[in-house]
Parts: sequence; C-alpha cells; structure tokens
Amino acid sequence: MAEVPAKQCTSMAERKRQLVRDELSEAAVQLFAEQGFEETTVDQIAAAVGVSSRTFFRYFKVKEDVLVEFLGHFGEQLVAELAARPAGEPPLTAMRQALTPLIGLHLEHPEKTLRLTRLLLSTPTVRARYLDHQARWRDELAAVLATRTGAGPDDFRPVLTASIALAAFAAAQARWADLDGAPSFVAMLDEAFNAARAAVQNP
Amino acid sequence: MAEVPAKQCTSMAERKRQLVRDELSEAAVQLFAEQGFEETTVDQIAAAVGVSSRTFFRYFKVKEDVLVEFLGHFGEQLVAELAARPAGEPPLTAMRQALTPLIGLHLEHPEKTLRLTRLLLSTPTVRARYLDHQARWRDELAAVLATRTGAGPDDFRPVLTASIALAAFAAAQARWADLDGAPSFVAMLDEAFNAARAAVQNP
DNA sequence: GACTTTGATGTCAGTTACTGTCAAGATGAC
DNA sequence: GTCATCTTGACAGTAACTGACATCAAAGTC
Repeated sequence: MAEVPAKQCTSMAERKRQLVRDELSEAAVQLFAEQGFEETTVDQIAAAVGVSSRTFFRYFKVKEDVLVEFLGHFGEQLVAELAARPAGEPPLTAMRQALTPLIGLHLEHPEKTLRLTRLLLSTPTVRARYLDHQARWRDELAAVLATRTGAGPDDFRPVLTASIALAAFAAAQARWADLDGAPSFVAMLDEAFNAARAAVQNP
Repeated sequence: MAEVPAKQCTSMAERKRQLVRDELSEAAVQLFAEQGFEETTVDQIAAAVGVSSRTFFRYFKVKEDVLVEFLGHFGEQLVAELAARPAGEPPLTAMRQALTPLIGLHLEHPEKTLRLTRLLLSTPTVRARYLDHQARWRDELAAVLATRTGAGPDDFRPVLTASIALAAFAAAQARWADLDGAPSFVAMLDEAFNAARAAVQNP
C-alpha cells in the first residue's frame, strides 16, 4: 500500500509530461556544462532525450527557459514560503526567513547548483531571461506582502521590500558563485541584508 | 567661427557612423511603435534607412539593443552624475540626487519617453535585455560608490545601495508608465525612496 | 469490445535573427 | 597618384522558433 505512488491529482499523462520535461532540462544542463550554452543546439538536447526539437519547444518557450526552469520552482517556492510566514512578522524579516529553507534545499547539491548558477550569470541571453523571471517573482512576492500588510495598490513598500530582498539574494548568490561555492551562503545572505540596512541607515 | 561645429575629437568618419546609428534607432522606434516589436523585422528597419540588414547588425549586437540604446546613455549619464556628487554626501542620497537631472532630461520629450518605456516594459525579450543593462549599470554605480566610501571588494553596501536606488527608480518608472505619463515622476521617485526606507525601518 | 475523443508527438516547410566571408567603393595619408 | 583603412553590400549558411497536418496511443463512452 505504501508502495503505490501517491496519485494525488496528477494523471498518468501529466506525470509522463513531467518526465519528458525533467529529462530535457537534465540533458540540457549536462550539455551546456560540457559545451557551453551558445554552442549547444536545441537539436542536440532533443536528440539526447530521443525526441524531436519541435517537442522541445512545446515544453519550453525559448531555449533559455530550460535553464531558468531548472531553478524555476525557486520563485513559486519562495512565494509559498513567504505566504507561510507568521502574519505578525515584519515584511523584510519575513522575506529573509523565507529565503533560508530554499537556500538549504539548493545546497543539497552544491556542485550542480554552482554549475547552474555560473551558466545563469555568465551567459548574457540567459542572464537576461533570468532577470526577467526574477522581476516576475518580485511582483508576486510584492502581491503577497501587500495582502499581509494591507497596503493599497499605490503603496510602494511591498515592491521595494521584495526588490531589496531579491537584490540581497542576488548579491549573495553572485558572491557565492564567485568564490566557487563558498560554504557560507547563508552567512553571506545575512551580510547582504545587513548591508541593505546600512545603506538606508546612512541615508 | 562659432558656426563651425565643435570638432573636438570626433572625426568625420565617426560622425557619419553616429548619424547612421541615430537614424537606425529613430526608424526602429518609429516602426516598433506602429507595428510592435516582434512584428517589425530588421530588414524593415534597415530598408527604412536605406542600408542593408547586415549593416544594422554592425551597429547593434542584437535587435533589442536598438531600443535599449535609445535609453542607453542613461546608464553612462547616471554614473557620471553620481561621480559628480559631492564627496561627503551619503551614498543613497547621492544616488537619489544623481537621478533627478536625468529624469528631467527625459521628461523633455514625455510622449516619446512614454512610448519607449512602454515598449521596454511590455515586450518580454526587450524587457529582459533592459534588465540586463540595468544590472550592468548597477555594477558600475556600485564601483563608483565603493571608491567614494572606500569600501573593500567584499563589502556588500555599494551593490545594495545601487540596487535599492535602481529598484526605486524602476518602481517609479513602471508606475509612471502605468498612469500614462503622470506629471509627477520625481514625486513618485521620492515616494519610492521613502518606501525603501520604510521597508528597512520596519525590519 | 468497438467508437470516439483527446492529447502528445514527428515531419515538413517557412520565417527571421544573426554571422562569416569576400569584393567593391569611399576616404584619408603620404 | 597610390596605398591603406574603413564601411558597406551581397551572398551563403546556421539555428531559433512557428504553423499546419498526419499519426498514434491512452481514456472515456456506449
């Protein structure tokens, strides 16, 4: 009984789709790491999984998304973590706390995360797409913060709180990748948040 | 004597190049506004100016850059303005002050700026590229701030100060475009900066 | 169990962004 | 005038995408 995979709501077809999707992004990251992003064609990725390139584009809007997707759940998860924070917690603190478990999650596979982060930050077209995703996360996070604090639609605080938190995260992430995956991602995140406070304190 | 164009260091050839460049971006913005970004081909832009599409790509690395380029000097100008701020001024205040004259500059052509901003924020590939440029500005601004404050390379404060200022700018810009070019861009910028302060004050 | 419907896929053709290469014309130095 | 440099156009080629259509398998429906 315990063996039967929890069927939840995911149909057979849906799980099949997810499988193809996972294999595609897995193969893509592999190939990107070996040959670089620009040097790898969509045909190669599709061939590695045994599907046509047309199918690839049915799963990912653009080539870049296969990478962003890989860290893709990060956005959703972050929104979920934020929503789960206690209501009384001040916004920026809530953001800071929401980040911790996700970072821990990613650091379970440090080498993979590192390779991925490097690709994400070094290839211009990928980086651009990544930033665009981050902007979407920012807006979703801001929406959650707005409902938490009851801020009106013309209040800038939610967006800026989300922006600051993501900026701190980005800074820590870049530093972490720069130091070849230094052990203390979380410590750097704290440093970054403190730097944000200092930046505003000394106006 | 006063009639003679200040020849400075720009050679004839260089000015000719600048002319082509300007005409290309002018024509591009025109066409984008009429038909949309994706619907306009590089061939059309080039044809409108009377050059080959090959030449277009000698001036702009990618199609998106012709738009970003248009607001492109913004980054350099911002760095210059920041560098010109008095040394004693606190970093975030310096950033805030550096923004004012640039906004004023852009608001000299409100309808043009508005059309451009809309294109910049609404087309995904353009927006992505724009964010990437912003990230580059952020790093340059951070470098200037670091030398101003004497911060070391492992100090997060410069990057975060720049990030926060640009985030405030972006928020104000988005709101401004959303309100069809409301009159008070500068007022909104102040609001956004205050929101950043508030976001950090209530931790 | 036959029938229908739905969804995923492959194939193919076509568009467009972008790049390398080479030859031709303009420009400026001498 | 002549050589060198710079800019451009023409052409060919690659690769990212997209739309249209046929096919095949799984999932109901009766």
